[in-house]
Amino acid sequence: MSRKKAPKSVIKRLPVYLRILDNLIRRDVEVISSRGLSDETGFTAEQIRKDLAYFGAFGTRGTGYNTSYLRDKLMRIIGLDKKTRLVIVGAGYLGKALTRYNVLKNPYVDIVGVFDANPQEVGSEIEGIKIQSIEDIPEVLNKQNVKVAMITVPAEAAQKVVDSLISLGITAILNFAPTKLIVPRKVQVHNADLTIELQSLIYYVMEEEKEEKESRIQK
Amino acid sequence: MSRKKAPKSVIKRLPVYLRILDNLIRRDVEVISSRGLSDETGFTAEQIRKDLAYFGAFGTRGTGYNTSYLRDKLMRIIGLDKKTRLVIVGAGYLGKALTRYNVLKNPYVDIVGVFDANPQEVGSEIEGIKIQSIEDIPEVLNKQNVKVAMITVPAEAAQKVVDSLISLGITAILNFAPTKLIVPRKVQVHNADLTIELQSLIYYVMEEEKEEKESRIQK
DNA sequence: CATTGTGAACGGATTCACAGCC
DNA sequence: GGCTGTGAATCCGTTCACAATG
Repeated sequence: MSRKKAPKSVIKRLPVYLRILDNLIRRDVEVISSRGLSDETGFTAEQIRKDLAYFGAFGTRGTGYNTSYLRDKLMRIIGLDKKTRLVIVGAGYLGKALTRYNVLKNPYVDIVGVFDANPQEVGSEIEGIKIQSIEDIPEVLNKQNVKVAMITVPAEAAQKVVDSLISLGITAILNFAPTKLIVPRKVQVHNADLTIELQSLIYYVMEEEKEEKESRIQK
Repeated sequence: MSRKKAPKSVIKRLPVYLRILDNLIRRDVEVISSRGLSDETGFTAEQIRKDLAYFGAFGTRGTGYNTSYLRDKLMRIIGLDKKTRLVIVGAGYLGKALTRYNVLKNPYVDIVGVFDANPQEVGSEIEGIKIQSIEDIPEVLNKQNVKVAMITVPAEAAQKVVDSLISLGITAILNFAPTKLIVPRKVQVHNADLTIELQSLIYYVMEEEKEEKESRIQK
């Protein structure tokens, strides 16, 4: 029963399964096969079965997976059965977008603070949450046990902000600043670098155009 | 000389190299070794050499890589030597963040339109670009050849928007809506799903806490 | 002689194929 | 009979180790 630790690639797919299950449950679908999940996600059915098998045997042979049951299991596995407290540092458009999205659509997180260095922003509200000064971070983090932070400050400011957050007990960072953060081993950093996504997309567009041009020459 | 097609993982690293090179050039560093790039990026030196080798031999043995030369090569490889025209559909906070960032920091793209369905947003300006109605998309795309779109509309609206964009000639999509898009084979979709990033980060936080708890029990 | 470029070895993730079970 | 769960085979990307070279 005790299984090998699931690789990163598997963990990245779990939230996808969860979202599909949410949709299915909303549409009153009670059972789904791995093939059905394959159609919805684009991953192969075998892969889906393997992924789930890292954590247990959740299906019924001959039938498939009970959507509510599997959703419940996945919530526990990912750690969404309890609310995660987090702070957002940087209240530009991106910080505001993340605040708004999570308040409205993501009941599994609890935003305990949104911070910005710009005094003009401080005091204004976003979805009922007051933007506070960066200088107030220590006070807020000392009062509450918070492990997770989202960083949406400019690249130049990111490292300094992160050093301070880590000294205040943050151990997991979702970094939107386009820079490499230097952190102690025990701190998790996930980079969500939108420039990289865009540039790699552009690569494939250019490649396609090149191929088209070549095939035109051949004719 | 004709090499194997570079895998996706390699393409995702190219923009990282590019950013490091930009920084080095700004600091007047003229030569960097694969080891040096390794320190800056966190990837291994061998991997960096292998990655670059997919596209040619850009270094000098015994010395390293000339930063300007390599930057130039990478720009060409990724396709950033010409400006890429793109549209942004959805002018919520996220759409505005992307517009702003790309206008100010990304000289390789040319935003030819920002669109929103909300009449209250239409007409307002963001970094000098006027937000237009979604209904004006066909007119804009018929006038200019645009291949790339960023989608920052709500999940429910995304598929409809994308169908329309594809019929107007869009072939590459950076999708921020948390939903799977169904598109013809030839259309590239890159998903930049921020919920997935956050949830997989939460997984690792929970796992760490579990481990901590277990080790405490052992004592 | 430091550093690149690359074939060979390795390891991790995906796919295959089928046994196990409802 | 249909679908899950999983060992075995395969594929693909990373690391190793070293020959090539400025």
